[in-house]
Amino acid sequence: MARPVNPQRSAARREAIVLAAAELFGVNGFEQTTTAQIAKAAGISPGGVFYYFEDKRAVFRAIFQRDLPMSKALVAAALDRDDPFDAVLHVVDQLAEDVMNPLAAGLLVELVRQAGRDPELTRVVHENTTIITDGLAVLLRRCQAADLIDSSLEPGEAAQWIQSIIDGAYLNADPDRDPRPMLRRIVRGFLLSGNDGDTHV
Amino acid sequence: MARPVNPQRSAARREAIVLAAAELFGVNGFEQTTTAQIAKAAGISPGGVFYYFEDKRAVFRAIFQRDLPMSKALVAAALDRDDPFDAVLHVVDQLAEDVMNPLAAGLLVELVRQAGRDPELTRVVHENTTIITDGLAVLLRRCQAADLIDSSLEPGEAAQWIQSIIDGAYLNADPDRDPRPMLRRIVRGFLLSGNDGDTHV
DNA sequence: GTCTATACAACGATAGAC
DNA sequence: GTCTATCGTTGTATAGAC
Repeated sequence: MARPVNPQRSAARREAIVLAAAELFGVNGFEQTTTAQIAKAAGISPGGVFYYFEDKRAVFRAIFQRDLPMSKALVAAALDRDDPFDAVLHVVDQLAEDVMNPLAAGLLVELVRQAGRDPELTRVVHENTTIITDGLAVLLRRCQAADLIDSSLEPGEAAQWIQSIIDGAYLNADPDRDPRPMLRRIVRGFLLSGNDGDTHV
Repeated sequence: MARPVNPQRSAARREAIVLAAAELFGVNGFEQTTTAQIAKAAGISPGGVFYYFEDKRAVFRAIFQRDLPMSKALVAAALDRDDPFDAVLHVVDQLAEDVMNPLAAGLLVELVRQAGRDPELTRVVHENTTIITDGLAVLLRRCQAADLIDSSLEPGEAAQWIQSIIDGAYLNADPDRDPRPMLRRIVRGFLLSGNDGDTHV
């Protein structure tokens, strides 16, 4: 990639494109969003997107590359907490933070769809998921060591399921209802309940 | 709609189109699938789809209209069971039956995406969801009456969350791993765990 | 009634202007 | 280095053939 003469302005334009694209992709979907729409929303001319990005899919990927640092910070902060069980629920809360934002829900669906098709994107998604899964798994192991949750759960697997539960919440999002209390409850029930079932009430 | 001269053949063709389309939509997505591809897979000529369906979206809707009777049967059978708690877990099992089928997972994602865009389709989805939700809610009320699950759960809401959890499983499907044992476990934990202990943040 | 050849529109991407 | 006018391709849907 050749370095632009005016890096600041260039970076700002890129950012504008990514933000405009995120909104359009989230609302209308990837295929239904045209590069011309993105360009217009970003205040540049129809073909201008292709100066800043290799192609349309690269714009889409850029959206999700943006929140990779956020995932890392989220996990790092959680690992610093004293109570690992609290930390897990805190991560759940944070991951579900955007459920009520319809844009985020739309983007998640779009992400799942496109991830199966674009290997580059798959890599980005996988990296992000791994950060969260690994972080959660560490926390779950700590919980088990402190005898706070069911010891028969395989931490890595349980971590994936927690993410899966949150994904479900994104899919069935209702903008008017905060899903986090119920999500905490479900995750708590999941982690506490033994595998044999009816011991807990 | 004019009735075809040869209803049987006509119905068979329609069915062939729907089946071919389901596969293509599930694998490649709605927009990435062309009507020509569908026609070819169904063994008719490029424009032929439009004789049997009003437009491309009508083909997509037809896929999901097909399994409306199945939902009804599923719920009816569950309501006939003696133990309502077993019945709930049985419904969960049935709903998750296709998680390991990649086609079904692809179609679910596609469905969520398109449902927000096509009002007709929204209606179909809503009808299907309502059947399940209402059925589950009845079962949950029975469970509460028999003191089998936490009485503080609002049945309708809990039913929606159960479906949400299953949707999450579809999203994160792994073709090599049967998700049902873990799903049962999560749902059981959810229904049994009390609402207290919510002191966590 | 059934199906096909084709019109028309729209999109992503580029060649080259500034 | 930055951006715009434009092109080739492709896809839906239809007008009309059989």
